[in-house]
Amino acid sequence: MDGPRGNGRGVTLDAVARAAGVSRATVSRVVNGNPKVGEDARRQVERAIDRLGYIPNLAARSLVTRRSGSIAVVIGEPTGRLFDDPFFPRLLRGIGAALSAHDLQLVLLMPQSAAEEARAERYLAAGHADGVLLVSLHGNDPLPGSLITRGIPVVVGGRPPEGAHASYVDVDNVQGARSAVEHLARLGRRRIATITGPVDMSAGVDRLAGYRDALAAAGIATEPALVASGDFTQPGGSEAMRRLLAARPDLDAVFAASDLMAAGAIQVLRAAGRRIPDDVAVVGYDDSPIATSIEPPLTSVRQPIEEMGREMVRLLLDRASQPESIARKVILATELVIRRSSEGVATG
Amino acid sequence: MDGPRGNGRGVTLDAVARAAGVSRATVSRVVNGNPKVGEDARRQVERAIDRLGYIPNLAARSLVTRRSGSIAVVIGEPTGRLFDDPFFPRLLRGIGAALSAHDLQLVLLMPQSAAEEARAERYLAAGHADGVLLVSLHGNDPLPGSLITRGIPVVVGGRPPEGAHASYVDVDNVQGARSAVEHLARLGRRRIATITGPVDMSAGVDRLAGYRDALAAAGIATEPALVASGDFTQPGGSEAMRRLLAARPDLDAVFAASDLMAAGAIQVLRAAGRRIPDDVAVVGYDDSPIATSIEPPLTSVRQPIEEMGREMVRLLLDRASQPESIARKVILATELVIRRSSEGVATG
DNA sequence: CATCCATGTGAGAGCGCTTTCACGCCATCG
DNA sequence: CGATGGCGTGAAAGCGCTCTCACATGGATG
Repeated sequence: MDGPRGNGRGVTLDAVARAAGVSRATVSRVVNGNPKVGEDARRQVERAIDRLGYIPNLAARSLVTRRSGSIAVVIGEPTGRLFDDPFFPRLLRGIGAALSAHDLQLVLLMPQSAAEEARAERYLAAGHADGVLLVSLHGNDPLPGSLITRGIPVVVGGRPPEGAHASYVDVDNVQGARSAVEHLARLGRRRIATITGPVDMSAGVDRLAGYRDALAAAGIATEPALVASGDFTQPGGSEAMRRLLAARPDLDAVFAASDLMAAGAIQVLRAAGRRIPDDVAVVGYDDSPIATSIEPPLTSVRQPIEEMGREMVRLLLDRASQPESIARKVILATELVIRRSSEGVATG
Repeated sequence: MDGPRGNGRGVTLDAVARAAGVSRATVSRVVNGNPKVGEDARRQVERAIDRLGYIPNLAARSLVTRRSGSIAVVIGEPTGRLFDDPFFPRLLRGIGAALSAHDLQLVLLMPQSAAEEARAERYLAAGHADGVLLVSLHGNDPLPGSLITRGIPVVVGGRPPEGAHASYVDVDNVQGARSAVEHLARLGRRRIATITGPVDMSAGVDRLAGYRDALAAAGIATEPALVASGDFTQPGGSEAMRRLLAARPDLDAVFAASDLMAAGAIQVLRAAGRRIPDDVAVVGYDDSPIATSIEPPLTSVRQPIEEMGREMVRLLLDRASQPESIARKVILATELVIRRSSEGVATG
């Protein structure tokens, strides 16, 4: 019982063919699961493959099939957020799992300068990946458009720049924010403030829209003094909270567009002597590990990040069976996870 | 429908050669920076390349050079620590930057089952990557050994399993833990507990060793009741803290081998009515974003993660110029970041 | 003036694989 | 009994590139 030994180095299709007493063509058919191979031949070949420890040379295959067997994931300029919470690893895990199921490799590109971005584009333009997954684009990134023009399959994670006619997968930020604020309203809170994300990111804009929707639905007037903008970071959240408290000391709830900002807000609220949730209820966004690490544990909007990765892959691969000019989009729902920061204690 | 297959497609070395009025060999030399090309020819070729937008076909090149131009990063452990803090993105960023400087691609493998692991090993064994970076191995992972035996360059992040004669880059976990515990001892704490990581991971083992070193150096006897094992996760930290409190209600400090576990421990300490740092000082490890999000902000050991990634690449590529049988190691120093969870308030 | 070398260039042989295409075989049919 | 056609198989033509040779210069050397 040697088992499959050897490194595949030196063991070629030809060697297998000789060992099995058949032609290269037949071995190739067996390896690729072509059904038109006789019982006997197939068995012989399989045995030879096992014995020799044959592993196909992907470069050679790629050369003739014109497919690389790999999908590129491009992480645009790494904004703080992307590297400060587990969004990125989770997304990669979702993507990785889905690709793995299709026997595709994941090539990761993280261009961190204009030069590197140009290099990445050349790489992709050359067709070195069978498809591209784009994450975290900055506003007017030309990459998706340029790749699509070249006929390379592209799926964007998050809403793509205006005008880029690309398929994408996004989380329903409006609905997520709405559910958070509706929850606060249901608790009887009336002076509900929000700390928004950057207004040049779709996630920031959409979450603010959801906040407004929910207030409108609850018959509560929106009020500029209850809206402060942040930048998704913790210091930003603290800063915004200070402004809110100064403007409306009587606020009774805060919806922060990220957990980090919620954490910053809570520190400020505490320092100002507010009890949470008794005086002020707080809800965050992302359901990151921080949500359960802080005191009190934070109610937050959970996003199906891994599923987002999987959907991106599905969309990309489905393209094969779709008229390719049609851009498709998938919007994933969120889930509100209720914890102590907004529990019970109706104020009425 | 017609599928404009790829892009630089159709533009081959041969096309460039014809356009420039030279042979394929000359074009190849120009592309690869071979100095033995005349001024004229070089200029002609460069112009033709520009005009036609030629991009080399990597598969074809790979087929003959027997190098893939890519480095694989294998992330063993899919769960817990690695995906719950930004360790992983930061490491990837360091690795990515270093590879990019060498014109190498990053192929990411995240096997999440035995089957996927086998697939990954086959992939690597087939020589589809020019080198392998292994991260987050568990104690008895056979992968490094198996790859080394096959002659594939390997560098491990973190200490490799015993017996695996592999080069590696590690953060000085012993020193990091020691500095944390020395700090606690200097505060006058005497009943210093620790919550360890998994004992089958070198980071877990080494941090425990550092804890013991520091106690010994401070002339404090170690005590089994003050050691509880965790799994790097927050619930694990809470659980361990409960056991510690049950065994030694009078402990006055805790060193947790991860920030997440420290966060879990703090919740339990609080629930048990302990003030931090007055009654119990707490120190974590990783200096993750959580450290500044929790109350009180957590003293923690900061690791140079991106540098670790860069060093791993350097070691891997250096191998070319080194006798390959010599395994090398690089140990990076840590830094203790002191925050309120262990400040002032000397007790002893 | 023959000989040498250095230097730039081209012809051509593959790298390992997939994929026509043609062929031989046998069962089936007119 | 020859024609028909399905089926498994092999021969061979590349995919685009690198790299070893051999060759053609033209100056320097004996």
